Amino acid sequence: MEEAKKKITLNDIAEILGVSKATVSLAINNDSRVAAETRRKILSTVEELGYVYNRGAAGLSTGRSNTVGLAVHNFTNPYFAEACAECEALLSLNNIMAFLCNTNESLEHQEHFIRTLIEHRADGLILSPAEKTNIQSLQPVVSMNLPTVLIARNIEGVKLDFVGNDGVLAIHMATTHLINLGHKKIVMVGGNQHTSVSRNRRAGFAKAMEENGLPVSNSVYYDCSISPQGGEEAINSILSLKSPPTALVCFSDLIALGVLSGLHRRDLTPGKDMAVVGCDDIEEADRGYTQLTTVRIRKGEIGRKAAELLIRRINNPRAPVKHMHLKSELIIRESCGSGRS
Amino acid sequence: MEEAKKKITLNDIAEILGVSKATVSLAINNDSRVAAETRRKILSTVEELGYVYNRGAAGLSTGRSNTVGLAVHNFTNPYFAEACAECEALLSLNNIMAFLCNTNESLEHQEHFIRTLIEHRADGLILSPAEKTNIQSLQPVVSMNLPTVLIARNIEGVKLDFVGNDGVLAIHMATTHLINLGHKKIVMVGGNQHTSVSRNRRAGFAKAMEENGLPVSNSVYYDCSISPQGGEEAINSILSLKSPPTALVCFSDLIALGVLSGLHRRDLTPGKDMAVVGCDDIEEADRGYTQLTTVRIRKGEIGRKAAELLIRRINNPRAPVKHMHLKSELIIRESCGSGRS
DNA sequence: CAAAAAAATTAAACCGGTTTAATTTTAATT
DNA sequence: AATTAAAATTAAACCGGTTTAATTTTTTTG
Repeated sequence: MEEAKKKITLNDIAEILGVSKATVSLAINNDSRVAAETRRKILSTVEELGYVYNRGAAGLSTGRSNTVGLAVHNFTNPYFAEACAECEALLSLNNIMAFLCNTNESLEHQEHFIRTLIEHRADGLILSPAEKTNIQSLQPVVSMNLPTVLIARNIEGVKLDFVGNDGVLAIHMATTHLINLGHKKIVMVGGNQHTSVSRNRRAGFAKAMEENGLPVSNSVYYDCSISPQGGEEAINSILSLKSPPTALVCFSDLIALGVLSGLHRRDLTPGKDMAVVGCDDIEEADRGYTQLTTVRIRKGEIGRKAAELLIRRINNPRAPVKHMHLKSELIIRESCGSGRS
Repeated sequence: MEEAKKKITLNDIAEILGVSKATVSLAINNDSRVAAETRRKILSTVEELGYVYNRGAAGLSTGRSNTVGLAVHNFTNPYFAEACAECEALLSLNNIMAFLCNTNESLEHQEHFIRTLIEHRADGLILSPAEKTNIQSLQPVVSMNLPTVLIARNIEGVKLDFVGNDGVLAIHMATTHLINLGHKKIVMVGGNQHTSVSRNRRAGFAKAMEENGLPVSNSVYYDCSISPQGGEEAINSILSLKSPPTALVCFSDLIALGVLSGLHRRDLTPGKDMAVVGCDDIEEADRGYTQLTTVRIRKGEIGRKAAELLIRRINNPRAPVKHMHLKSELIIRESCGSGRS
């Protein structure tokens, strides 16, 4: 039989020691007002009786829950898994717990999460918004003034902190690399106009092309889902074109790896039969059999910076809005044929 | 200037409508005791004033927070990313929010998380324990009677629900497959004696070997870290052995893929120069260039079942302890040479 | 129509902390 | 020793809900 041990509260401690509830509370919070000896007695009783602080109760008065939301559109993507991991680590250091949500690009799921988050009185939110996210759907956040930092994908028209990658620069570097290698017929695979990342990365592509006098039209973009499957489908279609390109810049590594996979299945060699460059530099890009030339995005740094920004905003809700676009670096491997192999 | 909109509470609603706080509370909770007309008025006022339910306050009385912890030893591993995703999805359907923790195999981090979780009065915990987890370190969980389900790795000597894979069976299948292909000199790469998964998978290996009269000794195990890096290091060492094995069964796909990567760098072909079998069937195993023969573990199912088990236990703390070991299936691709290629 | 039963509402205590302003105790100063 | 200042403690209100038992209102019944 389990002894139904009664939960110990501040009151119990106070009564046992013959002091007031207030003193116990202060002692537990390490307030300098309580005498050293008193504090010692209290803490030792706390220890002895196995008292457990009730954060929910405390939050009722303080207005702080020490929790935040962490919602990403897809954390099965290694990019976000890593960002989340680092983010959580930093939050944890600051004694903040993170409510997780994998929105899976579902606006309903995302909205439901945000609603519940607010009911829980979370102190803030870190959000990599689902594709269809609009100002309207973020209305609860802004109207409740919930400290929020967007990551990876920015939403225009709403004054929220943001930390992500400089997508224009990233794909500009990637594309320029291909152009410098002599490629003239280049297609960008994946990405659309639905997220800021997509728009930026496309812009970087167009910029590099235009700078080099290469034509940019609709036919130079091939949209597909952000996944290896998407990449495989894309390469299959592209190879069956009448005059296929000689090089591909992929919206992300996940897509690029799918492309590599598709090439392999047709016994084509990346870097020889088709130059491929990715973006993100996820771990898989550096296997012996992939060696994907790509742009390294500091995924962990995005997660950490997001946590920092959020904490800053929680502590100072009227701080000026900050947008961070981290720089990235080109990692040359073998998939463009200019590799170190 | 932001208008400092005052937070609306149950009391406000009550006063405005000239009813009691209790009635409003009941109405909001859809209690059948409140008259239809009254409820209508209340709900419409709630809507109009933008009242937001305060779950923390409610939990103070109900003893339920509708939150649980979700701690995994490494969610950068696609296996766990997927399990977490499915788990979260199911929890969300049940209106439960999940506190995330990536323990990163750190016992301190894990213990800190559990402690804080209890302070937050979470209703339960889903835990894939860090390697060094022992009964002692789970003491807070058992002494607080926190509903808990372990996933992937079981901890012996503690009566907690568990859901994971049948590791013995999985690796037994994998190993038998290699033996059936004629391999006699087989090494198991990765895994140690520190977790139940490791012990089970090793046991499955030993069982298959013994059943076929093949010798099992220490030299038949090569431990390494559970990562592609671990796999690469392992294959490098193994290939420099005086008489290397002809086949490898890897503790996990992550390791197997590292092995494949290492083989590639030496221009060796999996399935021809070395048979390789993995375990987990993560997405990367099925690329054109990997085609890893492996054992498919139902990762998502583990996550879902964990959520189900936890909800069951929360609702009935004295339900009998349940251990689930999901069955897996062998996926034959090309890395053992018997593939469909 | 009065009495009884059912339905709806509510007062008040409670959950477990925080916090402010006032009070009591102790120490310092003249 | 009396006065003042500083340090320590506390009473009580408060945070925003839930819940029980009692009360009030409405409906049903004889």
